[in-house]
Amino acid sequence: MDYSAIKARGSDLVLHDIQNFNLGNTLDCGQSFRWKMLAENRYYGIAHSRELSLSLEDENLILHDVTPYEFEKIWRGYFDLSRDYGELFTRFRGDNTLAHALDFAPGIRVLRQEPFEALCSFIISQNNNITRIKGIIARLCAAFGEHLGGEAYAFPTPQALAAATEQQLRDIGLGYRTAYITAAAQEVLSGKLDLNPLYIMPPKQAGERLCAVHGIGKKVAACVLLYGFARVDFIPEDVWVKRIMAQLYPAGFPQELAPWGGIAQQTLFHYARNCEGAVEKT
DNA sequence: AGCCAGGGTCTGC
DNA sequence: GCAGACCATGGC
Repeated sequence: MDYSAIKARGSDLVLHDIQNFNLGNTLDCGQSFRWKMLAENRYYGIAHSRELSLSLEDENLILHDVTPYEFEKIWRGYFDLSRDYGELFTRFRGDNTLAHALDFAPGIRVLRQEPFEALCSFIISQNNNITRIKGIIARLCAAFGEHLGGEAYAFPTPQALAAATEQQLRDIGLGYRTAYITAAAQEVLSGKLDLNPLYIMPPKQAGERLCAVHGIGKKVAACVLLYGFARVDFIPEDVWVKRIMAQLYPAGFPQELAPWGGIAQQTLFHYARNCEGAVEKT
C-alpha cells in the first residue's frame, strides 16, 4: 500500500505519508478534463456526481468534506489508491527512458473514470486540443448534467444527451462530433451498446466493439478502455505516443511492461509534451 | 494569420 | 490495405 493511514480530521479525510501521487501531474495530464487547479497542490473537480476539493500538504493528501464511506465507495477507486504505484514505478525504472520520464513527471496515476463519461470525453477529444476539450465538457455538463448546487454539475446521463437537440449540442461547440455524441448516447440508452461487458471482454473484442460505434476509432477506443474501464494494458496511440514509440522505442515497447503499458504511457505522454527536447515534433 | 489539436470517416486506388 | 480530402472550432 502506498499510504500508511487514513484519518478523519474534522470533516476532512487525511491520507498520511502518501507516496507516488503527484496531484498536479495526475489531474492535468490529458486523462481527465474535469479538474481545476485552485492553487499549487490544491484542486477541485467533479466525478461520480460528487464534488471534491483536495490538497497536498507536505506528504499528506487531504480530501475535504469527505466521509469514510464516500472515500471507500468512490475516491479510493477513482484515484486507483489500491494499486501499489511504488512497486510499479520501481519496475518502470528498469527501463531507461521511463526512468527519465519519471524523473521529469513523477507520481502520475491513471484515474478510474466513469465509463460513459470516458466514452463521451474521448469522442470529443478527437482532433481537438485539451483546453478546448475542457471547455466543451464544462458546457455540456452545465447544459445537461444534474445540478449539484452552486456552479457544479454532474456529467450528463445517456438519457440527457440522447434527448439533446442537434442545435443545442452545436451551440456548445461540439462541431462535427455532435452526431457522434448523439449516436453514442442513444446506443447506450437503448442497450445496443452494453458497457459492462467491456470490463472483462478479451482485448481485441473490446476494441472492436467500441470501434463499431460511429465516431470511435482505435485511439479513442483505447482511451475509453484505459480511462473508463481500468484496462491498463491499452496504449492509446495519438500523435505524441506515436512520436514516443518511433523515437524512444525503435525496438518496441518493453514486453515485460506491456501489462501496465497504459499507465506507463501516461507518464511518457506528459514527458513528451512538456519536456523540451524529449521528442522531435517532425 | 495560419497551424495545430490525445482522430475518424469516406472515397478512390 | 493505404493515401488523401474533409470534417467544426478555437487555442496559441
